[in-house]
Amino acid sequence: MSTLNLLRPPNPEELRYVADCPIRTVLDRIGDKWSYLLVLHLASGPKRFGELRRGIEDISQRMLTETLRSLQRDGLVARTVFPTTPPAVEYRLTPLGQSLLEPMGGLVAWAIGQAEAIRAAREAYDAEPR
Amino acid sequence: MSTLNLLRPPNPEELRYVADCPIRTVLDRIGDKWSYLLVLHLASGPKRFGELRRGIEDISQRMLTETLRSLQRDGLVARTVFPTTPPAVEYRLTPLGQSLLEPMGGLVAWAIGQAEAIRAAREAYDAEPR
DNA sequence: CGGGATCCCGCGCGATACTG
DNA sequence: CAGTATCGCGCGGGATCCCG
Repeated sequence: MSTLNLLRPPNPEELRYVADCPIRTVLDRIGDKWSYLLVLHLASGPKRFGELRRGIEDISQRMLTETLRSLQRDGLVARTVFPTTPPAVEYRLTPLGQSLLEPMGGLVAWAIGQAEAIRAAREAYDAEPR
Repeated sequence: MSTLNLLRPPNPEELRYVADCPIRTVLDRIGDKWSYLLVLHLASGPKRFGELRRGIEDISQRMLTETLRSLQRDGLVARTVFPTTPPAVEYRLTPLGQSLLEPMGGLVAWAIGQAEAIRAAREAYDAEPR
């Protein structure tokens, strides 16, 4: 079983898989390259497409729209179109999306706290003769 | 910038990246296909190679050794060889590895609690005409 | 038993060009 | 401004065979 394509409904086998494994669900959701970064950028308030594009710098336009779509599909992000000319589109975290910030924060804290330990472990491992 | 290859030291650009972004570090660490599953299996105590292989079922042997290696490199897993014949090798979580279980638990709890909301959001999204 | 070495395929993702 | 469409590649990872 591979990770899931977030842009289409899962087939029966994938369904069992997701039902059986909530961790896989969340990793499929934020374990990809850009989702967590988008969620984090949206944590500080609603943003427009171009703002996100400039704020994240090296994200391609294609991945930005695609990731936003999948977050929207999962109900983590809401998309609002203002029919001005030129059109303005705003993205904001839904309450569900905001609820993800707390457990994510736990991981971030762990990462910050243990970063040096991990770095040291890697250095030691790489220094060993093998 | 792509995600990191966990089996070799990062180049200078990657170093800055990792230093700047602890979340990317942790996602590179457990966001791959098998790491979190291995950590979870090892949470219940030390296991031998074959035990893990059978316990996880559809992991390939190649990915099992490779993932264990990278976890070992990061100091999350300790590998002990018993020079019997045939040799026995035991893997166990280090204290650092165990410390990851708590923040991971937060994400798992979120996933379990919000699974239905996400499922419903996807269904609604897929039902919309577009 | 616990791996290593190779081969190879799919897809995640970047680059580029075009549109309402 | 906020996308869509198409092409192409790198690499994650499965399958298979071999080894001490």
